[in-house]
Amino acid sequence: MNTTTTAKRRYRGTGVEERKAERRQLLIDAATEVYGRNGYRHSGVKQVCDAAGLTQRYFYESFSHSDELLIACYEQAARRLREENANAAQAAGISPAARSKAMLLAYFQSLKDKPLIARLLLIEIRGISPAVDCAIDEALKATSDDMARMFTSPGQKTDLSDELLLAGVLGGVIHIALHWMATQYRAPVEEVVETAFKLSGSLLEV
Amino acid sequence: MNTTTTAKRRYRGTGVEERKAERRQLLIDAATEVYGRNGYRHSGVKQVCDAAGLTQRYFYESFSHSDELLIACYEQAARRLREENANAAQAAGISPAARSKAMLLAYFQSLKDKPLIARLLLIEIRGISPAVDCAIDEALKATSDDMARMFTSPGQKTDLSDELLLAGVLGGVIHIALHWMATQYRAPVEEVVETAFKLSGSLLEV
DNA sequence: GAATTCTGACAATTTAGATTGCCAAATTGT
DNA sequence: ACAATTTGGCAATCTAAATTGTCAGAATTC
Repeated sequence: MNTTTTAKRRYRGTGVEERKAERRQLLIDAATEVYGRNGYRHSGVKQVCDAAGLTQRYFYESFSHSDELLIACYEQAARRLREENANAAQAAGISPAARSKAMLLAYFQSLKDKPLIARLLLIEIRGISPAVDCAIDEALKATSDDMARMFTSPGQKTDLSDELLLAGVLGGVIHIALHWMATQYRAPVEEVVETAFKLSGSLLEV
Repeated sequence: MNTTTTAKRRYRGTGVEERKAERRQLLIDAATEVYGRNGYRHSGVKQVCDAAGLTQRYFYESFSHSDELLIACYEQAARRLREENANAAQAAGISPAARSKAMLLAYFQSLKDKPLIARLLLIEIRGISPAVDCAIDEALKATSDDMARMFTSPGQKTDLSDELLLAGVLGGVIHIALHWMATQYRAPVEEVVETAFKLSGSLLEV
C-alpha cells in the first residue's frame, strides 16, 4: 500500500537513495585506495568490493563498468586537489609569483602526503578507455586554466591563451612530480617547488 | 653429416637463427603498427600475428609474454627517434640554441610523420607492468641526458645535473607533443618548436 | 508477529584471451 | 624419390575475470 508510487521505507535511519549513495561513495573511496596501491589494471571488482566491505552485487548497483568507477575516483581526486590548490593560491595574495608558488607548494605537498592518490592521478591511468582519457583531458584542461589564472595579474591584459605553452608547463610540473615520486620524495618539497617555479618562468616573462 | 654439432639446414636461403630473427623483427614491426593503432591493451597476440603474417606459434618462439614484445617495440622506436634527433642536432653546429632547436624540430617532425609510433611512445604505455615502466624510465633518462648534452656548450662547466629540472623540461616537451597530437597536429611545426624552445629556456639561463 | 524489503554470501554463467598441442602440407638435403 | 624438418593453421585447453542469479536470514514496517 504505497502512498503514491515509490515505497520509501527507511533502513538504518536513511532512505533508499541515501543508502545507495553511501555505498557508491564507499566504493569510490575503497577503489581510490586499491587502485593507488595496485594500479587499476591489476585490481579487480572483487578486490575493490572486499576493501569497501561490500559484495559485488553492490558494485553493479552503482556502476555498469569498472571504467565508470575509475572515472569517479579520478574525478573526485582531481577535484579535491584543484580545490586545495585554489584555496592555497587565494590565501597567498594577488602577486602572480606568490600565488603560483603557493599553488605549486600545495600541489607537491598533497602529492607527498597522499602518495596513493598521486599514483592514481599521475600514473597507470592513460589509455584505459576513451571515456577515461576524456576525463583526464578535462581535468588537465581545468588545471591548465587554473594555472593561467594564477599567473596573470588581476588587471592584466596579457592573454595567457597560448594553450600549447600552458600544456607544456603543466606537463613539466607533472613530470617533476613523477620524477620526485620515483625517487621516493627524496628532495625537500621547497626545492621541488623552486624547480617547478623556474620551469614556469616562461609563462611569467610574457 | 654435421660439420660439428648443430644441424644447420637452410631454408629459403637462410639459417635457423637468421629466420628466427627475421620472424622476431616481423613481429616487432607489425606490433608497433597494431599497438599504435589500437593501443596495447586493446590488441591481442592473435591480432599482432595476423598483421605479421605469422601464426601464434611464432609469437611464443620469440617472446614469452606480450609484455616482452611491447618492450621490444618501445625500445626500437625510442632508440630510432633518439638517433634521428642526435643526428639532426649534430648537423646544426655547436651553438646550444641552434642544436636544441634542431633537435626539437626533428623530434616534433618525426612525431607528426609517424603518428602511430607517436602514440606508442607517448600514450597507452605506462602502467602495463613494472618491466615496461622500467624500459620507459630508461628511455626517458637517456633522452634527458641527450638534452643535457645539447644544451651545454662543448667547453662549458655548468653541470646540467639538475635532474629534476631536466625531467620537467622533458615532460613539458612531451606534453606539448601530446596536446599537439590531440589537436590533430593543427599548429604548424615551427610554432610547436618555438613553444618548446621557450619552455626549455629555463635550462639555458643557468 | 506477519509481511515485506534489504542485505550479504556465494554459486553459476559468460566472456575473452593466452597458451599449448597436434597434424597435414610444403620445403629441403641426399 | 624419400626421409627429415619446417611451416602454417587451427583446435583444445587453461585462466582469470566480469557479470548475473539465487537464496537464506536480518531489519523494518504496520
